Amino acid sequence: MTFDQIQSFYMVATLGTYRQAAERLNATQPTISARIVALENYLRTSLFNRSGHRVVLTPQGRLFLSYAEKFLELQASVLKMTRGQDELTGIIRIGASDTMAISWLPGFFSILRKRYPNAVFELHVGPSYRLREDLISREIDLAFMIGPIAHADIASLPLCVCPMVIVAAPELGLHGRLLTKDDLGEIDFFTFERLTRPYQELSPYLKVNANSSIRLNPVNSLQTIVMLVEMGLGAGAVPQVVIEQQLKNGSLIKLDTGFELPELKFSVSYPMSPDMGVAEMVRDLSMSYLKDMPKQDSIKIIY
Amino acid sequence: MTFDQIQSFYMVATLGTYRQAAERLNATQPTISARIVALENYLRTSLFNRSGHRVVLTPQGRLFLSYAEKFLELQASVLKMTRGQDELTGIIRIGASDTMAISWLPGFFSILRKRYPNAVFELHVGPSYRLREDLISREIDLAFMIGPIAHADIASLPLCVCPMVIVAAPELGLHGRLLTKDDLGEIDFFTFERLTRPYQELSPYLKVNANSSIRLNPVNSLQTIVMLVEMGLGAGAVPQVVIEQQLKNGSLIKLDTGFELPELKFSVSYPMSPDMGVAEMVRDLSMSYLKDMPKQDSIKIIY
DNA sequence: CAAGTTTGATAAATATTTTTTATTAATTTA
DNA sequence: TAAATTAATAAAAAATATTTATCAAACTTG
Repeated sequence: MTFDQIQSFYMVATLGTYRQAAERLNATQPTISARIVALENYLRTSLFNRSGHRVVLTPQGRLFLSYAEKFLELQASVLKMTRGQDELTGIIRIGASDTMAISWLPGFFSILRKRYPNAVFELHVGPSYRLREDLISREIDLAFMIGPIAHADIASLPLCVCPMVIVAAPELGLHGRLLTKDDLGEIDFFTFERLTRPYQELSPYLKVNANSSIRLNPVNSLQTIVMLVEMGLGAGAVPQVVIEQQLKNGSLIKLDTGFELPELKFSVSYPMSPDMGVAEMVRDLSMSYLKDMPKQDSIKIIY
Repeated sequence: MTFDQIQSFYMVATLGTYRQAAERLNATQPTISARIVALENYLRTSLFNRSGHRVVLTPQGRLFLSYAEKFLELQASVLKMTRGQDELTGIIRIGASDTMAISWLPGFFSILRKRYPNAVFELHVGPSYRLREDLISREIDLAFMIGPIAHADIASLPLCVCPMVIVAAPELGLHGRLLTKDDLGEIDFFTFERLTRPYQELSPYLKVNANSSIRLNPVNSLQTIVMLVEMGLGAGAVPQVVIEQQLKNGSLIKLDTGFELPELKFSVSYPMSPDMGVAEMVRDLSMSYLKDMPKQDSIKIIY
């Protein structure tokens, strides 16, 4: 079975004669004839009744016509997708850390889709150490993650810096005063999972600046951390940008611990490969998107 | 664009190399190479990144893969519709674990041959970990094995559960009483080979529940295990279903160890491919065969 | 109703394309 | 660094498709 055969069959079925179909397809009548015969042999069934002066579809022919239409539609849409003049086509797999995914990524995503309507964007959310592996093994094309990362053929560009804050539900009554080391020892802390850079930076930091008996509970979902803290189960060390809403409506309040947590530095990273600069195109759009965002404390853009 | 090209692309994308795809499609490597080039020219985009030693899909390639699957599915369903309704022809390669091969498979096999007289069925018996590899490399079409297995394009459906028993020849005089830990330490045990799931599940289980000095001898043939145990060389930990006969005629007797071994869970697994549903046809017949079997303790059917 | 017209089928020659064989270059593995 | 494995390539061979020329059958029409 070939697409020529399917197309010829379709034309004969719609135009009614072999000759017309031949003309339409820039072929001769015997060519069409041969194609239909070949198709019938392949399907082991006859598609037209040629006993009369003009061709009439058989029941099997009518059934196959619906398939033929599907084949040709599929073929047309393949061409549209892959040959589309637009610069970016195909499936682009974008990785993002939790923080990025929760904060500015949704807005960027809609811009991205508008800008490159012929591409499909697949989102991979995960911790930065996993995104790094996925970049190296080429399982994603680009990642917005904590960085920059050092690797032979991974390019990294700094994007933005997000300050961390320590927050709690107002019910706990921990706000409005400078917390003592003993205060801190009483509280449960929730933050990123153990393998992540925030955990590894924060853990010694908290232990130095607070009581040594501090309880730091790693949770591998930022969404979950925010929920746990909102429910009053303890304090959370999270990037301010993901809890702007909660700070505004008062369901979470910043605590004054007397020290500052190190900021999270985000980058856009991608494998350096000689393909058409897919990653570069997404990167550039993300950088201009970030630049155009209203200035705010919780995300500082790096130029 | 031709169906040969689409199929070749699909095979390269799933198998990972041109050579393997060529083998699978009974063609030479340059043929596959030419087809892919032709397809890329037609689509005006590159589908694979061949800069390295192995081929990797480009974003466009990933997108086209989803179209290729649709094309092949459509083609398969056209053939199903116009050609023989549910006929199975050619050589179908069926994998089976030892336990399956010894117990219900022979009965099923005769049903299968009667139902599809125009097909040839090739039986591949082996441990489940090897069947898994063979499914992934498409060296078998379907397997009855311990599972379900987790893999991107392998489908797994639970089939049945088989309890394990510990048996010995009556001559050893170990039956009819609760064995002590010291008793168990005296006995040689025979069971599946080291790499298999039964061995890995059983080994710590026996060590916990019995004397730590237990001697567990792995043998890679279930048939052989049964023979060794029948000859009185030790006890065997085997699925009950394979020794029903021996239990009935008294050549083997269950031992009372005071604990139960974990059951073996069997599945039917097959590569999800857009072909004519060969695997699905065999799967469905096997499931209905198992359902119609007389109820027994040694095989519990999962619906 | 017979002549003219149109239809699709067929055979042989021709043109095109696909596949194979043999070889190469590049990359990975031991 | 040697051996093995990968895909690309060129030229020859094989297979396939198309055209030209012709035919028989079936409609049209005067």
